[in-house]
Amino acid sequence: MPRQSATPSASGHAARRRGPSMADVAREAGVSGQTVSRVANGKTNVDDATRERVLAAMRRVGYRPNSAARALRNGKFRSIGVIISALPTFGNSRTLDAIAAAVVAQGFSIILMPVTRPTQGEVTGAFSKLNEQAVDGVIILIEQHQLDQSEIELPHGLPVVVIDSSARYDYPVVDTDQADGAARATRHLLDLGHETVWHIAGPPQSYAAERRRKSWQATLTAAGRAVPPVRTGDWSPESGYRAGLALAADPAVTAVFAANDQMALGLLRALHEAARNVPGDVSVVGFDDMEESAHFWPPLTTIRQSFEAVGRHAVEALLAEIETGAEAGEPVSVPTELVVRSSTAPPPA
Amino acid sequence: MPRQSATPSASGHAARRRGPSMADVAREAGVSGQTVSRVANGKTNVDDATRERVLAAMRRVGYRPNSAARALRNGKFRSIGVIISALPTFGNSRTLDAIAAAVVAQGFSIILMPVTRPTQGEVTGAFSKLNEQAVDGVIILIEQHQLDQSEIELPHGLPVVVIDSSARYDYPVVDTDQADGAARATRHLLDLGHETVWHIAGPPQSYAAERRRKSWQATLTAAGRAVPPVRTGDWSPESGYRAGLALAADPAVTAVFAANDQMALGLLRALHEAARNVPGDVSVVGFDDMEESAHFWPPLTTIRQSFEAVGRHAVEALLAEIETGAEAGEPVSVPTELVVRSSTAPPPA
DNA sequence: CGGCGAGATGTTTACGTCAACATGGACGGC
DNA sequence: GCCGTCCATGTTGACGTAAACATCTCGCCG
Repeated sequence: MPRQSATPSASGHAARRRGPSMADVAREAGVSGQTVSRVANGKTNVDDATRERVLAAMRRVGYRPNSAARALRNGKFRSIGVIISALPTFGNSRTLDAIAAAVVAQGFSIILMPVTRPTQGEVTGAFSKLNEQAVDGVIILIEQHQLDQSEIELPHGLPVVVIDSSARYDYPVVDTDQADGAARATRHLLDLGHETVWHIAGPPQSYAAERRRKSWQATLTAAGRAVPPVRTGDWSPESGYRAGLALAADPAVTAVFAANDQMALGLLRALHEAARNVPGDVSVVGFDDMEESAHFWPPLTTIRQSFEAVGRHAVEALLAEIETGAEAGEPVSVPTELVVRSSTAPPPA
Repeated sequence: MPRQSATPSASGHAARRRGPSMADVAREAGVSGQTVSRVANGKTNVDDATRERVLAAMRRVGYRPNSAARALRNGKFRSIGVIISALPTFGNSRTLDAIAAAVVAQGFSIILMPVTRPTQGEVTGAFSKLNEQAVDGVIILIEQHQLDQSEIELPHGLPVVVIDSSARYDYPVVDTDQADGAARATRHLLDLGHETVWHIAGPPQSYAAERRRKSWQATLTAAGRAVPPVRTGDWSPESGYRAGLALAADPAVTAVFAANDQMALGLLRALHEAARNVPGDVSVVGFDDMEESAHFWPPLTTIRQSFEAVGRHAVEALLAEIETGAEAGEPVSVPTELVVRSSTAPPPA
């Protein structure tokens, strides 16, 4: 009646013995498997003495519940998937961290699905690897979209929340309030007395970049100021540097709002190389507030966004959707904050 | 004979209907479940016509294999766990990305286990959540160790790879060649003619930081130079700045090796504030080569490490261990590269 | 032209867990 | 003292898959 050869070597070279199961614990404790199950799940209707005996047996044989069997049994996995592109990016890694923390705090685990390029094909591929498969819900964290009119299309039936500003999904959406942040940045510069504000935008495929650009433009227009031509970067310091070279050569430029801190860094370098003083000649505002920004030269005035809050809200929304099955509603918008450091000042007299 | 009520609403409010199973496909295609299984697993001994019929049926009913059932059946999960602390950190997020890419390329998926603090308790907790549970192996990516003599102790029986330099584990280990990198940095400065090199070290709980510090010291000693007192930071730009304040005030300091780029950034700021010219008065070398470093002011000379290679090797080693069951041997050491930019020059005359 | 092997397909069963139902003893009310 | 109840515990079966074994149909060779 041995369920399996007791000698591990009998079955071949690489066969790892399976861990002890409830049946093993049950035998050890002299109870039925069901009682072990009850103890493992903290049910109340078990005699204290029995519970103790079972717990001791578990410890003795080194029992760990088998999550696959559990998932099969209950049809739930207690885990959520995250589809992410550009993971090492400052914002994404921060957000992912927040998501992960929130998820494990709820006793769920998280399955990571990186995609190299955010195309329809890659994303749906990643999604279907997750779908109905190993996951109770998924969070999509993709910075840039390949957004022809055919928006990324996902099979329904699995709870999804998207971290993005676009309301074009029929999924719940969570994001930083991009427009609010860009407006703060622009107004700050205007308030200092600058005639107008130049802009280094992020890539147009990014909703976040577009939101910031539009809000910068709207703020300028609302204040009755001229809207200078936009320089477009790709978030990288390098692209900020290249845009900065042109800006630095133009004496009319006294204030620049860069769509993220990295591009602001590149801009700062270009300004230094052109011997344009910051903030004496040119004021610079970034967006993100990376840890480094406080130590740029000069320390960067920027818009702080709370990736932590974004991640937390996304998990909250997803878990609620999983719980209730309700495709919950209102997009969540996380506010930003202006942090003033040394890269902004009134324009030169 | 209905296996389940056909009306989804019958069983309650939030009950998500389970996806179609092999049995459903089998019925649809008019074959046995086993044949569906064979098709799903790409076995060859299926008639072409039958295979087509089954594939069509799968498409029609929207079949997706159930990974829980598979895992239960085969005792394998085709997924690996990553225990990680300080995920948003530059190096860690890069490494994680590389790991994730390598893992999915092998058709595995990855389960993320963040720990907030790298204590024995937290790590073993994370480990046991993973252990025998949902994962075929685990990669441990923890920057700082709480290293009293009781090294972090893991139950055996699950393949593990540690990303770290310390050989004190009885697990395979992969890491950047810290010593080599620090030696390159130090020698570069010496070669430029500096009398000696000062050092801003990372936190002593970090093996990487210790390795770099020791190697810096050894290089100096080997060259017969004085070893200046070490300043200790915690990797953050802020700590680099604070250490830099002291260094900037000391006219004897002409060359500094900072244990990472972020601290180098803080140092740069302190030097600017003290009006010490870089590289005219003081040369600075960092470690990591973050994307930003090329755009610091001045652009930073630094040691590039390949997080990508580290991640790839770690996955390789782990997968091999899973395959063969062999607790594979040799630690892997990934070489570094000196990248010279504008923050280093010969000492002032 | 009978038999034999190869390849396609079907049937049974076990993986570990837990809901649902079954059992059996203790206790209280009348 | 009889019966109804409640509680601890046991038994059965199903979740979806795939290995092992069984069967059935050919085609080919002697």
